[in-house]
Amino acid sequence: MDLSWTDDRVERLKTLWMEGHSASQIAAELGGVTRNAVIGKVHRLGLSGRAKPQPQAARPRKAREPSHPMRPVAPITIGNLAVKAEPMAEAAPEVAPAPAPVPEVVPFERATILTLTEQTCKWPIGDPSRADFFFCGRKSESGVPYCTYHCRMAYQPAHDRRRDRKAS
DNA sequence: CCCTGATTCGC
DNA sequence: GCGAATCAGG
Repeated sequence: MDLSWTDDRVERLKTLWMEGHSASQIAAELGGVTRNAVIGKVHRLGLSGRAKPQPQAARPRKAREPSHPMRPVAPITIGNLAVKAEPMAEAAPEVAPAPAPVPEVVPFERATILTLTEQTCKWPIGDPSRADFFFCGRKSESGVPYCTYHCRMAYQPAHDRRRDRKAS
């Protein structure tokens, strides 16, 4: 296989680069080259200045106000899915309060700070310091900061977890 | 420590 | 022309 800079590969490089993919992403995509190779080529091609993600119009909304009522633990996530968390042992009181219309699994919408609105769930997913951070983004009641699923997590009675004594 | 792109320079 | 090594930054 020809892993040199054939016209074809150069074309893909140009395209991907202009689309805003990172050098390492492109390198992985093309295969057989390192990100350094990609960057080097990019420069030699003279297309160093890439497409900026947009000057970006003003944020749709202030989108910031979360600050959870009580810092919950990070939700369990698998790829793009939210997996229903364990129903929390048997803290269950008498009355069965849970019609629990929450689906077992619902895809995130991967909202960014720019796409959050009054009606999107602002539950943070991932490490905010990382580029792949995003917000849940599922539909929420207007004015309610989280989707149904995350509301349950956010407004839980702070885990009254008393560690059970060692099982005899 | 993870990642980014930019630059250098021997090949 | 190529790209590893390095640099500078987030």
